[in-house]
Amino acid sequence: MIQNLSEHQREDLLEALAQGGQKVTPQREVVYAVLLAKRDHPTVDEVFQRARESMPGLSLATVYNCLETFVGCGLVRQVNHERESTRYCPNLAPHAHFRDESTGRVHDIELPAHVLSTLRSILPNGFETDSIEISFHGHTKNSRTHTSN
Amino acid sequence: MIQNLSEHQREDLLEALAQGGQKVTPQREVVYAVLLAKRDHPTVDEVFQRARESMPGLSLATVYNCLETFVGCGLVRQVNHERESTRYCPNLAPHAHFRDESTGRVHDIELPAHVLSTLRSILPNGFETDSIEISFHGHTKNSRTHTSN
DNA sequence: CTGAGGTTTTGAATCATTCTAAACACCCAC
DNA sequence: GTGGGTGTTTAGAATGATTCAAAACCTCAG
Repeated sequence: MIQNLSEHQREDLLEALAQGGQKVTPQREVVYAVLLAKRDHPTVDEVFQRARESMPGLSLATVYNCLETFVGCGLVRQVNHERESTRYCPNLAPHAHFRDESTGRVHDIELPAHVLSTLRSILPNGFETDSIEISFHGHTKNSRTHTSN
Repeated sequence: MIQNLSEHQREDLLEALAQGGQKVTPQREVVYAVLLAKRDHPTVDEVFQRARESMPGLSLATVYNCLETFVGCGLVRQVNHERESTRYCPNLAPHAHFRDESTGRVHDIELPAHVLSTLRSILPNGFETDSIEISFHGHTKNSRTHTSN
């Protein structure tokens, strides 16, 4: 079962939504709480399943709506991998994604500023970037398990 | 109308397919020729349309099959962008993609070796990469138009 | 209380992609 | 050349994620 949002988290949510002239609703709180509870890059459907545990009447379309809204106000980031269902993670520092082919799990990889600027430097003149996405594919050797966000 | 493959190109095709124990077929030739003719990262459907001009009976499923085969033998690369249709480009040097949000066009960005190694260096221990995908989103200032491959 | 506007719900619709089964085509052994 | 066997192509149905449409809901301003 999903915890409620902390004061602080509800603040973030409210503030972010307010910027786009949108409100906090019970559904949005639940969906946001689900994302914060387990940062394992869930698909829409996974979010839906988890959110339903605390709010049984919730509909799938609403989950799509909420997530889209969150993405719109920069609260959450979309992760697309090949042709699979879109996954979501609560936004934090800039990071790349590592997709483990064997487990299907997605790990976040911290992205130091110098790497970002190196990347930007390879763009020819006239190319203006809004965002850069980097994803690694491979597999993890079980050295230590790595936190997935 | 699509040109036939050059000697050299047919060679490449034959060799690549042979490795997977697969044959050159008229359909595969046409699809491959389409990819080489205009390196603008066409979708399956675009490939289908173009290929049909030289081979009217060609079916969409076959285009899917051919492209999948090519990807399987490393002749061609898939480019996924957000949730849009998959696009294809004939494989060459390692490169990143730049997606112009205003035109929807995809440009290839050359990827120097040092950038690749910088990227690999940010992976924690135990992460083994097979491939890295980098995509920029943004827009292009019309300095000079840039070739799209 | 009344209405306007954004939100949620349900179910239908869309779109890319995959699957299935039947028809083909080619090659090898006889 | 004839009959299989194997891999390929075809057409159309099926799937799955996502989006759309319309009705029901809520909430807040007047």
